Amino acid sequence: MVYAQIPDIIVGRLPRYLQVLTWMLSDGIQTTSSQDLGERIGISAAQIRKDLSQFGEFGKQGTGYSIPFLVNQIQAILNVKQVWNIALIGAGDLGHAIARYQGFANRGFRIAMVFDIDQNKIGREIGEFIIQDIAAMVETIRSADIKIAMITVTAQSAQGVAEKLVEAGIKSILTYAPVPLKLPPGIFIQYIDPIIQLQHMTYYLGN
Amino acid sequence: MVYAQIPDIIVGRLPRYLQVLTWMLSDGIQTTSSQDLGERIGISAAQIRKDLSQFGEFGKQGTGYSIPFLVNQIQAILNVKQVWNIALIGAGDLGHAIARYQGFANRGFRIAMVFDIDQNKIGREIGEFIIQDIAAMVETIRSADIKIAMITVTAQSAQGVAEKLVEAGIKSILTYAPVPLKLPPGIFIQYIDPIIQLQHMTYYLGN
DNA sequence: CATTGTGAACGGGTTCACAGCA
DNA sequence: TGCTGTGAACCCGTTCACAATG
Repeated sequence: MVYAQIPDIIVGRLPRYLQVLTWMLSDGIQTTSSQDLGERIGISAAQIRKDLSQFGEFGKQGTGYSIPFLVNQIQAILNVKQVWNIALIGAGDLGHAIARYQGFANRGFRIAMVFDIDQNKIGREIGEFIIQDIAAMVETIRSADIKIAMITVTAQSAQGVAEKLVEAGIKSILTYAPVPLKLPPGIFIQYIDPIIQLQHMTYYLGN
Repeated sequence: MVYAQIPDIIVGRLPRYLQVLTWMLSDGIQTTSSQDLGERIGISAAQIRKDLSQFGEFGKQGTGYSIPFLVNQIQAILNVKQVWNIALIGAGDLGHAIARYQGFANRGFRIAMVFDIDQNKIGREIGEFIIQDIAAMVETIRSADIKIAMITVTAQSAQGVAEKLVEAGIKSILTYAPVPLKLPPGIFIQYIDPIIQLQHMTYYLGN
């Protein structure tokens, strides 16, 4: 099967599949069908079959998909059989919550270091980490060969921090700051802003 | 102009426009063009013009769009000229961070109450709130006539909590629990799971 | 017999290109 | 002249429908 060029929209659905499949597995379910999976996720059975068939023939006619097998395949496709180290920038309330979150481990990630600019925070502990001075960030991240960063600093600081991260060799950034980042091509950026999602819903709530 | 049926995909982009426009305004920028806005957000100028033209003629040929005017229009469309009260369920680390977050106010939202099931937390303060017993949640939310909830409980509890929220009259749910919620039609659900976005990016990071 | 994998048909979102206007 | 608003063209993602198969 030729690995062609997979549309990004399909890649974006794979983590969702993985999430649900893992959840099913923890419920003791070993097998599923495109129909069943589709209902759980809220998309059509045809779409699931088409998506998965981009990467190989993972199912069996008449019986469906083996969940452990499928989980394995998707983990491999998404490169999360390994554990990725993440640098977390910003040790405010949100940074604290992320640093202490226990859900990264079995999904392919690990917070490896935490930085902040506030002298009162530097040196303090947060979860199992010691907050490091952002002044040393570029060098520290580069020598640890970390490729992924999460940003929880203020909107004002985000762009500056992001530029330093690129300098440090970071390739993927997940930012919680509600501002668009302008970075060189080749850097992947994802945004999390709960208010954007709330406003999407209030449109339908009428007035 | 007929309000027809606006495609959901367009509605979903409006909050992003609003976010960026507000940011520009705070930078003192008063005017923009579809070109300029597009570059900042990372989508085409044509798309921005098409999107905005769904709701009226907001621009002026030759000069572009007035940002204060556009912000006003989009806020009205998204129903965020008013302030929506939100019930927050789950007073863990993430719940704390959200309860104390100062960024909701000027974007149309306000955390109004916080619930948890843990007897050790109930009665304690978190930001300006007192954590309430989840046992009283349905009645409290209903009598306060709250329509929006944010869930930061564990994956195991999320479905049960969500069902009680529906019972309480909640119409929109933003959940941080990494499990799909199965709820009656008419309830809007949005998911936030940073790991899904991280896994989307690791696909492109190769191995 | 249930369910996959997939070419073909479909539909809708995006881009194009340009008339219209400040 | 510069930039919007918009019909038409295009393209791409989704759905359909069915042959293939354990």
